[in-house]
Amino acid sequence: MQLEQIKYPAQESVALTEPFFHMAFSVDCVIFGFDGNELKILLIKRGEEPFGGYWALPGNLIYLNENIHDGAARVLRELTGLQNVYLEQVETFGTVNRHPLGRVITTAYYSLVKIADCPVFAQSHAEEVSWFPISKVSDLAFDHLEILKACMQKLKKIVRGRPVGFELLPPKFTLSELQRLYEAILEYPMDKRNFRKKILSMNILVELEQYQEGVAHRPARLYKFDEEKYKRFVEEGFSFAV
Amino acid sequence: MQLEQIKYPAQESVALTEPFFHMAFSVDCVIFGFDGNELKILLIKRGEEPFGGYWALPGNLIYLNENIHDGAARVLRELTGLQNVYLEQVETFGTVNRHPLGRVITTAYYSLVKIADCPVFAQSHAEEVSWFPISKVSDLAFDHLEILKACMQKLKKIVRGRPVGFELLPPKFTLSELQRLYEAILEYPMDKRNFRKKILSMNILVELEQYQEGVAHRPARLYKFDEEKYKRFVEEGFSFAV
DNA sequence: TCAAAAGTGTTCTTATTACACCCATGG
DNA sequence: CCATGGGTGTAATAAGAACACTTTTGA
Repeated sequence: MQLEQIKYPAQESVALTEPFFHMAFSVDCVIFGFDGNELKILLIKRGEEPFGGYWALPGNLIYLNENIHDGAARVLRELTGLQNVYLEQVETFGTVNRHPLGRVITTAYYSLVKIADCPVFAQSHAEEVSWFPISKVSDLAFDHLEILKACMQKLKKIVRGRPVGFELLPPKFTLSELQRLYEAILEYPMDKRNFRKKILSMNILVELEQYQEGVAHRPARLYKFDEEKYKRFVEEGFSFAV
Repeated sequence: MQLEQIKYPAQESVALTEPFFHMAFSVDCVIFGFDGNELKILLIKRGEEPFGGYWALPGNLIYLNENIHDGAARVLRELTGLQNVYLEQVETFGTVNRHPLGRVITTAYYSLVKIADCPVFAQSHAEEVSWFPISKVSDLAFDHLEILKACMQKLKKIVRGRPVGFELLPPKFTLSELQRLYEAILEYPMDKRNFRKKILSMNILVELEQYQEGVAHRPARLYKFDEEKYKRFVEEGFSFAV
């Protein structure tokens, strides 16, 4: 193997085997939102080749001198305007031919956001940005459909291990909205009484003295999350320790 | 941004932004074993700079024309002689300065193996290969200690969601050995009766008409795994669906 | 006969499931 | 007055946790 010195930002020089150094690294962001009924996903329409005109996950190559996690946040911001979202790594996809132009390995990140609070706008190589119901997403650029599916599996796992909703619902919501969110994520119906019993027993909800208005049925009581307790729950997960 | 054509194996040509293409990608393997008492980890002593003489996870750069999963299997084989192990991806580590010679992003894989069945021998840039009790591992090359910790967390999660043991124990084992394995992974003691009740209720064990020999106490009955049922359990995990 | 680990059941508590009717509102 | 979704409790079952003594062997 042949060694060579190459110029490298942030470090003086490197002596690494040249043939390894013709690859790129990207991140792709799977941003889930909820509109009160359906689970949605944020996609961009690509304005560049390859896959120009295709819908895709917001993603791009990262810089040599940025951490991949920071890169994910930057790429998401540059393409969609979304910022200050909590991104969590899911999985790295590295089959040889996943990118038609060269060897590009990508790491998927996911996040949950409130659609209403997150105005998005297309920038950079994104020609459009839009929310799509996950049930209607079928064709995506690259291997992005596979990535999306992996992230949905991850989301399903997460929702079983800790409460979800703070990131996806408006500040005040009804228990039925929360239940619809769980049903949208887990893709099966739940019993109303059992769901309420369980979610209330977690002690992460605060009952408000406010009700829905203008609905053609008995108005539902509004709740909010007890932010402190919610966060503790998320951090610790359900404790399985003895 | 400046575009250029670079030579690329397996594809004709690429037009990708040059500054992105000075990085490398590696894999690191976290191989867990069990000796009947302690959880152990397979390490190599590096024979090359950087971190020459340090103990490290078996890891190396991957080739441009190999899938990362295949790369993990190859690297593990080349360094330690271990092959045909089931590798599962855990997490990708991509802070800028994690490798002193340049930008190297790495993906960690883990596996579980029977130490006795897996003769290992140092090759390539591994000067030595050896099993270490996880409790005694403290200094490792690069950020490998962080990677090891992440994989241990993953292993703890896994053991709560599906049975573990087939990959780590000899073909015939006692229930106490199995319990010691669980305790070694989860790092807390378990009640003998409750453990037995639970593991037997999974129906993945076959009671043998054989007993321990030559022990200075009442000899324990031997069990083996019902391979079919075990595999089904692993694949499906614990089903939480309604 | 002693030390060491094997083996074994019951009780209590908690979590999970299944299930049906009345209530408040807008149209 | 009707359609719509809101709101409520109980009983049965299953899972999890706590807990102590007898058995078998080799030394």
